[in-house]
Order: sequence, then structure tokens, then C-alpha cells
Amino acid sequence: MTAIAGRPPLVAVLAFSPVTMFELSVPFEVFGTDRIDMGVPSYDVRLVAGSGEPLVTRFGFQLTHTAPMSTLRRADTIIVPGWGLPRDTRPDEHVLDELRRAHRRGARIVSFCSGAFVLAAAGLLDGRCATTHWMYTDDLARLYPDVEMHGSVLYVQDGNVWTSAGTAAAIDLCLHLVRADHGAEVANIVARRMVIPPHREGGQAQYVESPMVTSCGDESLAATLTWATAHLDEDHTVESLARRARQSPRTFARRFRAATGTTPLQWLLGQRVIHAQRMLETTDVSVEQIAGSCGFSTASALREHFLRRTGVSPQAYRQTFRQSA
DNA sequence: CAGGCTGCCCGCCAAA
DNA sequence: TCTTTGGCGGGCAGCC
Repeated sequence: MTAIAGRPPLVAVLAFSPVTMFELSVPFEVFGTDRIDMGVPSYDVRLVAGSGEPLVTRFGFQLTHTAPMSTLRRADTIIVPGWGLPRDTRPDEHVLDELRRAHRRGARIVSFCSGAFVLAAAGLLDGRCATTHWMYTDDLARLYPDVEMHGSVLYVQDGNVWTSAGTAAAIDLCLHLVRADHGAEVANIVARRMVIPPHREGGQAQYVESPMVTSCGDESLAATLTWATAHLDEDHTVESLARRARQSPRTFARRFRAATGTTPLQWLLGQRVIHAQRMLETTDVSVEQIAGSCGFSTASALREHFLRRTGVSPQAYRQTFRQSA
């Protein structure tokens, strides 16, 4: 998302009573917190009440002095957090019209958790891939049969429409949007400031049995992952990683999936692409050299995986960040 | 870009 | 008996 020169991107949080407090605060924490001192570009975040003032949270607190509905007409990104009304409740038609209108002019439309029902009610998910909290996927599929539901991922992008799963996946999606806007380096700074892991793949399973890196969990697995990210340029196989973790390959693979929601090779490829993103953002090293230091045997292997995971070629990616720098 | 080769992934099952 | 482990093999993704 490119900001119009001179003003930071406008993020409108379109909330409906009774709104979930956690999800309401996530966009303000990720986008609205001033981190200029660490080199993070700022956003302009506004709260818009979709169901009229006062906006009421699920715990009964009232929020007043929200921004006017017309904010949606200027917003670069509109985020709809989860809300607590029955799933078949439809917001006012004029609010849905504003959403459709924003979508038509190219604004980025985002939902967290049950906020997906608002996007669906506006028809923005028809024929699109989407997700929501795993408890609601069946309901949404039944109410809006034209939506292609993906029930087991953290977040999904389809064109300019992004939907995320329950509660904490909102953070993953917001960080991903920061990454899309300003690159992995900036997203990592934000993640570090918020003291959360910088990246969980959107396709990662919702049913993760334990966080990827935990101080009281599987130490040898966490240590092995940390080590591998610091040695991406070397060759790794499931067998070699398992040996380092002092486990049989079969047990290592099993624990790996339980802890990360993905497989060793897919995780490794993801880490390599992230590292390539950082190098493209911060250096002028050739793509061939980047491929080598990321552990890809050839530049074409890097190009293939980079394109598949980011949607753009390494060269185009670099140009985007060189222009805005 | 086709096709073969290698290694990954995961269901299955027996052993601990 | 119940749970965890780890070896095996088929299908297939990734690489050359």
C-alpha cells in the first residue's frame, strides 16, 4: 500500500457493538503506536462505530468520540474486528454500502475473527477465499455458501480482501500487512517491540499445540530452529536437523509439526525467503549472491520460491523498497 | 519444459 | 491398557 505523499496511510477500524476488546486494540497496537524512533513509518488509525455511538465492548465499556463514517471514504485500509451479536445479524445497509464502495475504489479490506460475517454480508467474500475463527467456519459457510472457506489457516488473502482466524491471528495478519507495506525488516522491529514472534505463516494451522519457541517447551527443537535460522546458507535435511535435536527423523518431524504447524522443509523455505526479503531491502547484493547466502542452490530456485510465497519477483520486490526508501 | 531421481511427508503399525 | 517412539513404504514435491 502506497501512501499519498505527505500523509501516513489511513487505517479505519470499523467496529460493531459489542466489539471484542482484544481485537479492537490490536490495530492500534500494531499500526497506531509511534515507533518513529526505531525507523518504523507511522500510520493514522481511526475508530469508526459501525453501529452508532456509543460503541460498546463485550465487557460493557462504552467508547465515544469515534471518527465519522465518512472516514471510510478516505481509508487505505479498513479493519473489521470480531463482534458478539448472532452470526446472522446484518449491519445497517448504509454501512455495508460504504464497505462495498471502499472495496470498489481499491481500499484494503480486512476482518478479524467474526468480523468476516460483516464482509460476507456486504458480499465482499462472494467467490473468494476467506477464513474466520474455527468455531464459526461452518456457520459462515452455511449462511454465505458462495464463500470459499479455509477453516484451518491463520489468515487468507484474496485480492485486496484479507480475513483472519480467531483472536491472536489478528496480530499475525497485522504484522503481515506491515510486512507487505514496509518490508520484513520493519515488521520484525514491530514484532520485537511487541515481544512476539516475527512471523507465523498465514497457512499455518490454527490448531497449534504449542507456540513455536517457548522457554518451557521443547528446548532442543527451539534451539535447533534458532540455530538453523542463523545458518540458512548451509545444507539442511530433516535427518541433519533431527540429529542436531537428538531425535529420530520421524519423531523430529512429528514434534516439528506439533510445534510450528508446518513441516521442516516448508518452514526452512519460508525462513530462506524471509531472509532474502531482508537482503533485498537492505543491500544491493545480486540475486545470485542472495540465493547463495539464503541456502538456495540456484538463483532460479530462489526466484521460484520467492514468487510463490510473496507474489512478486525478487527484482520487483527490491524496486518497490528502493523507490520508497 | 519433460522426465527421472532424490528426499520429504505422513499413515500405519509394532515395539518400548 | 495407554501413550510415545521410530521404522517402513507409497505418493509426491522439489530439483537437476
